[in-house]
Amino acid sequence: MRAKFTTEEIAAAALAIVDEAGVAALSMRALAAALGTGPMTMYNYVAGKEGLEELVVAAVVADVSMPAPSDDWQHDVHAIATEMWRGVRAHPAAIPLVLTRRMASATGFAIVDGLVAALGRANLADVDRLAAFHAVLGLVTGAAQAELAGPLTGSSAEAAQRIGAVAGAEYPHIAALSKVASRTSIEDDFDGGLRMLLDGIALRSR
Amino acid sequence: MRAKFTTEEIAAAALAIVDEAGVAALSMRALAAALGTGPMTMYNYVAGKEGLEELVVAAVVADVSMPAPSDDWQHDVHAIATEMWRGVRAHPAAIPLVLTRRMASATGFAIVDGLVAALGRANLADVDRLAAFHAVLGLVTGAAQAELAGPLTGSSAEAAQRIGAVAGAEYPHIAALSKVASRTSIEDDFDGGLRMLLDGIALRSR
DNA sequence: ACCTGAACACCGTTCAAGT
DNA sequence: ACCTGAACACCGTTCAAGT
Repeated sequence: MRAKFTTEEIAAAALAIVDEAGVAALSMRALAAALGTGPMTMYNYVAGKEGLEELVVAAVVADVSMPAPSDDWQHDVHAIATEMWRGVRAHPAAIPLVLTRRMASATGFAIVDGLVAALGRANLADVDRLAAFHAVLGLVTGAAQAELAGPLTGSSAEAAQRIGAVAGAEYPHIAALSKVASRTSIEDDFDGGLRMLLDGIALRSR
Repeated sequence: MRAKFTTEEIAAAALAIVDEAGVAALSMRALAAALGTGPMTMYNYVAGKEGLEELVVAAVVADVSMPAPSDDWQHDVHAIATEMWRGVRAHPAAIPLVLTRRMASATGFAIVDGLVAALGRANLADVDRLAAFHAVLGLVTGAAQAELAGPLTGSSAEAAQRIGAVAGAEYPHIAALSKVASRTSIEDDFDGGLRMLLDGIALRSR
């Protein structure tokens, strides 16, 4: 029998399940049913459940595109980090998968290589370049994680309620900050933190 | 019948399973077996699988202790972030749980409140204080995530092999940086990135 | 060679029966 | 009231049989 599906079709169907019904709904059997075949057929295209989840991560990373480089490394690092963050946020339900899986697809390496290249133009010592790279990547994934499960996430009412439920009066600093959260946007907040980090990196420039 | 277990016993047994056999091995049935009882008994102590995982996260967070404050906010933010990172790294197998679950236990709020308090002494505008808070938290969780699944993680030989397997010659900047990774420690790397961020935050001080 | 149904060894949870 | 076994509806994957 001829191959019935392409890897792209499988990946698209799997990502659609995650987007629509959450990561818990992604199963070999559900995917097979969505494609109109039996569960065992999937094993001809995908290396088990683990391989299927890698495919989903690759599909999410695939539409993170490399911004055009400029002559300003800070601008480029900012643009790349922001684009990575946008790409991950485009599929919120897939974030747990992206966060916990080592991304090894070629498409992901391209933008990571671009980030390292931009940081290279900052003229840092080797160890500083590595630390800066990890910090930028950490900030991006950390921001995605925080939006998913952070202490000050969600509507301010919801956050206030949650904090209140855990003895809000005992944690006055969190309570005060949660009020600020309702007056700013997630985007501006990410941008602000990223700019602080970029300023700190720039101080190491030689 | 009297209650057979305390919540602490359940949490300790669950964390032990995760530490020893990984997060995939944590099941209601395995936990019950470890405690010498039937699966259904667990439901008298824990709000289902989800509640069990929250219990594990709470147990990990529980031994993150608040460092003594000094008169230097940068020192204090550094100490708190480092202690959080240490606490998460103490249970590597539990990191996926900690990263993806909203932490709502009172014990976790205490140190987060301390972090916000230390940042408050930096004399920042409200939105900058919030951005700095999220950035520090993001850096900590991002560092934990990167160690688990980052592109330059693991032994240098392993990383080099992985990068080589994905056409290393095509990504020269990653390849060069991966050589630096073998000459520094994870600790120094985290420390370097954190200090850069702290410097950037300090620039916003009024 | 490639595909796939039956079967196995799990899983979380409902429900009702025990004490 | 609290505890818990049986049962149900899932799950990933092995294995062997189909074409």
